[in-house]
Amino acid sequence: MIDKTHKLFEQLEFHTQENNDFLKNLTIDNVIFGYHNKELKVLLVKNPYITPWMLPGGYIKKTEDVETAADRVAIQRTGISNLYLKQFKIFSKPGRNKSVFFTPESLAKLSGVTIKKNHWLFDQFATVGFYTLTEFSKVDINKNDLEEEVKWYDINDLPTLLYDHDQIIYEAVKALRHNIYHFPIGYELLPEKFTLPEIRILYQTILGREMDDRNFSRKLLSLGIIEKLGETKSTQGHRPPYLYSFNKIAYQKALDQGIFFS
Amino acid sequence: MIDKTHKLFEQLEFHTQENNDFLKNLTIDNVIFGYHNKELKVLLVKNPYITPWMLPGGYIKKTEDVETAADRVAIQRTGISNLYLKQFKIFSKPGRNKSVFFTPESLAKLSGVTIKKNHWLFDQFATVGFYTLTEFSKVDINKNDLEEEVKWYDINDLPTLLYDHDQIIYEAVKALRHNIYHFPIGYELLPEKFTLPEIRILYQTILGREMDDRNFSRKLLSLGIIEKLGETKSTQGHRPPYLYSFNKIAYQKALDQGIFFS
DNA sequence: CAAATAGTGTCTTTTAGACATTATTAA
DNA sequence: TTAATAATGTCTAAAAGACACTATTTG
Repeated sequence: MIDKTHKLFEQLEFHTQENNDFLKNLTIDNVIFGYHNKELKVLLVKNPYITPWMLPGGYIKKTEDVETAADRVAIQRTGISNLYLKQFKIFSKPGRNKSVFFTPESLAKLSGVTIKKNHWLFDQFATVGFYTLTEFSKVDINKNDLEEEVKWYDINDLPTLLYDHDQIIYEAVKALRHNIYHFPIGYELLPEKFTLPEIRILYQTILGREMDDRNFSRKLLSLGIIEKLGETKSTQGHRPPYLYSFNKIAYQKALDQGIFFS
Repeated sequence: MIDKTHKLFEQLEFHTQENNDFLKNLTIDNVIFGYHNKELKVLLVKNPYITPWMLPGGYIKKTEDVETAADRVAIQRTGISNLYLKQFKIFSKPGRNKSVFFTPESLAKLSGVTIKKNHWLFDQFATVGFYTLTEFSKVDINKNDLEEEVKWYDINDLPTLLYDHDQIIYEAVKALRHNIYHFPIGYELLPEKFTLPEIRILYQTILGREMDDRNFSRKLLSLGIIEKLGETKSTQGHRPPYLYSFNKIAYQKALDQGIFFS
């Protein structure tokens, strides 16, 4: 049985009371992408009492909009604030949130709290899918106030997931890959100063294909979104690469107006 | 007082019973664009008992997804089936659906039905915004099983609207204008056979700017999405234009993969 | 000097953009 | 023949795409 000092217990008690502060039938889920070591990863959480891994997500207060809820949930589960959030799709297939791992019976058994069979927690839910990009190293995966396990998974090597979360991640990757052709990327995924090979490998990783180094840098420089700094990055045993940074103004303009990146 | 034979009465009776068939706190709204006479119009509905004009929209059954609901509502309100539907944004600002025109009191007064003050109909609702494109002439605006007034409004000359529907239309236009640069358009908005000036004026109308006739046709032809037919369209007093049709395969491919249209 | 990786320039092809004259029909 | 509008081709500029050699550092 669940440890009554665990945050899940607190949460359950909270939600299973007749609570009217949250929207019924609608949640948000965040696909938090982190880039690290030439791999695109996604942040998953696992409650010790619910077997499958899940996307960080949650309920929406009636006093907040979905963006605020997504931000709140992201901070709550990951400790990161001010994430760039992109709403990409709503998932609403009937029965999408049915799971043997989240039923009145299973929760009652774990928590000792009696839960009505037709409680709104177990009703049909649509969920608003958001994705977000962050630098891997910014996330302290131990700062998690729900006492859940938190882990980065490579997008090509995901564990079994709750509900339709595999589908949500698939669509998030699709949306991300589509958007990279129309908007600049990297601001949230690279350190302040980065090298040309670093940003090129980021693009290659997200798109899953090789890009010509000369044409790539020419394009970014001609758009004005990156700028060469005087400095180089010290490396071992080979020519040191120059450091670059984003030109905030050009970057923001490209975000607003859109670009065409082949 | 409301005429009890009016469909609204029936609807009210239906929804004000404790009905558990619909998602709480979530609706859909359709921005139905119709192209006609070099103008981009949007279909609005008005219930004789609720003053402001509204977008066609509605509740979502727990047994359907939002796309199905949007399609169902579109058919119900306009008589058109098989509309191309594009989900573009969710609107969820707290208080967005507060209006003096839709309260327990106003409805009770109209209908004679007593409605609980905290009935879910008057609770906070998020709404999924869809837009759709259709040929003006396909819509029989009299085929409306809710006995509402239905009217096409020019997007630059909208009446006062219920809730945040002006905002929803604004965002739909923005999404449509963005998408026209990345996906082909016209299949739903033009007759099967159309002329080059017709499709060019369609683009110009949506984008709100002039386009060079020679460069425009060169681009569409080189993408392969339109094809010249042998025939011409008879006109009055000037050279008759050739007729073209869409190449379905190339059009679908362009929809799937995206294009870049400057 | 070898190994490792970064930096950079040029040519070709494709696409975009600007621009004006001729063609066809009906009245 | 005039009025109305459609059709069409060419030149130039910009961008994309392909491609290979030189530079710098450490061990």
